[in-house]
Formats: sequence, structure tokens, C-alpha cells
Amino acid sequence: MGRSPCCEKAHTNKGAWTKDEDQRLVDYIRLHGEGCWRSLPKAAGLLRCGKSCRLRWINYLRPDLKRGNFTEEEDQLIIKLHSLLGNKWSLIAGRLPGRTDNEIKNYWNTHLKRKLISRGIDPQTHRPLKETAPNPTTTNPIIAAPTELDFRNAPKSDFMKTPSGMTTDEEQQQLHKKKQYDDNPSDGEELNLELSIGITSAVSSRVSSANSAESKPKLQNNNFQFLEQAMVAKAACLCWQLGFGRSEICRNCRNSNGFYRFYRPLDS
DNA sequence: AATTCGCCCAACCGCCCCAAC
DNA sequence: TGTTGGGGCGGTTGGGCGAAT
Repeated sequence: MGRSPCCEKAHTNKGAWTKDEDQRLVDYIRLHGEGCWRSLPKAAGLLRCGKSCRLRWINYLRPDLKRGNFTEEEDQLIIKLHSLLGNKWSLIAGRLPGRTDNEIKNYWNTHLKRKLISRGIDPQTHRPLKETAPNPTTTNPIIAAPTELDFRNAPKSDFMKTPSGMTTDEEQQQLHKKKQYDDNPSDGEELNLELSIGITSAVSSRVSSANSAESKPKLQNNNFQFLEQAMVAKAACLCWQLGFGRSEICRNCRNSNGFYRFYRPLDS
């Protein structure tokens, strides 16, 4: 026996949303906020599935959506993030304010894939198309990073592993090395995240402001979202890209409490 | 003018994860 | 500890629309 359907399919509308439906949804969310998607349609007087309402709001009606054409800067950021994270569209979208995962996914499939192919780059591996026997040490330096931090095919459960959950002696040694590095960083090791991953100043300030006490993220799943961001922090960390070691996070990615800096801002 | 083709993107589907019980 | 329900995600679909024939 499978799971019960998320809604009563027989009594729900499907397909394109009407203006009236949009208005009802917007009005309801303005009054009551997001959440409880399952009960929302009935409460809002909509003959729609809760999931459909959620999608409509997130992908189309949310007031903070940017819409419009992607800039060249956004293109480059998406390509770079995709090379690091693979098809983790929601993670990538978290790095592009005002863009949704669906929008980025569509844009990737319709434009960026082609763009990369026209440059002779395989959009899946981000390696040259002609390369028959990929050698990670001689190609894209990002891909050549330690495999432990290649999340492109990692199941979500792997994201849940915490830095404090280390078990092996090797990892403990690396933690020790990291502490030494943090305590005595040499000159020039203040790494520039904008350079390493192309994050705009605006985004960087949003991210750093999210660390302040008054803007602590309200997380439905603390560990998961926290570690998602931690992963992006790792990806953003130039010392990781340079292959310093799987447990080493540079000071730009770790705050004084030993936690990662990159939280999802409240409004993203 | 009519038809076909290809592209784009909003929306749907099925699955997964996790908190609550 | 196992089960269930809600939310979220990535892959896929299909309708609209403009270009080409």
C-alpha cells in the first residue's frame, strides 16, 4: 500500500493559475504567512493541492522575486556553483537572491547547458568534451578537489554529517591542524570569497548580516539547512578549492564558535 | 494563410527526509 | 523504535508562442 495522496485529486484544479486564484493565495499568505500548505487551500478558498499552492507562491507570487533576464555575472555564478554542487538547484538558488530553484533549473537546461557545450565543455562534468579519460588532477581545479567534498552526487543524508561527528584519527588530526591554522594564519590567507566563487558584494553582505543575533535564521530543520550552508561555505572556501584537506575550513568560513558562517538569510 | 517545428517555462509528479507521535 | 504526515527537491511534462516552411 502506497502513501495517501497529498490532496483529494478529484476536487482540485490543475494547470495554469487564474488571476483570481493568485489573488486569493497572495491575500491569504499576507494575512497568515507561509506554511501549513496542506490546509491552506481550504482555508484560502482555493480548489488546489497544497503543493501546487506552495509552488505557485515560491516560484511566481513571492514579492522578492527578481524575474527578468539573467546577467552574465549570474550565469558565471550558476556555472561555478553547478560545477561544485551538481543539480542541487535549491542550494544554487540560495546563492542567487530573487531567483528560484525552478527558474535556475529551467535556465540551466535551456541556456547554460548549450552555452557550455558551445565552449566545448561537458555541462555535467564541467570538463572538456573531447576528454575521453578524465583525469581530475589535470582538469578543472575545482573538480580536482578532494572527492570527500564533491557533493554532486551526494545523497542528502550525507549532508547531515557534522564536523563534530568525526570518528577517525585522521579526521581528529586534521581538526588539530585546522586549529593551528586558525590560531596562526599567515599573511595573505584572508581569503577573498568573492574571488573564489564570484559572490557579489550584495550577497556577501546579506550572508554576513545573517550571522548577527537579531537575524538568526528560523530553521525548520536546523541541522539540515545549517549544514547545507556549511557545504556551500566549504565550496566557497578557497582553501578547500586548493585542496588543503577535507576537514579544514578557513577562517572566512568558520566563526569563533566553530560554526560555519554561511547561514541562509531569513528572507531567502 | 496554414501548418509544423522547436523553444521556453510554469506546473506537476514521485520520491525523499525528518519531525512528531 | 516504527509509523505517519508535511514539506521540500529534482526530473519531467505539456501548453503557449514565435519562427520557419
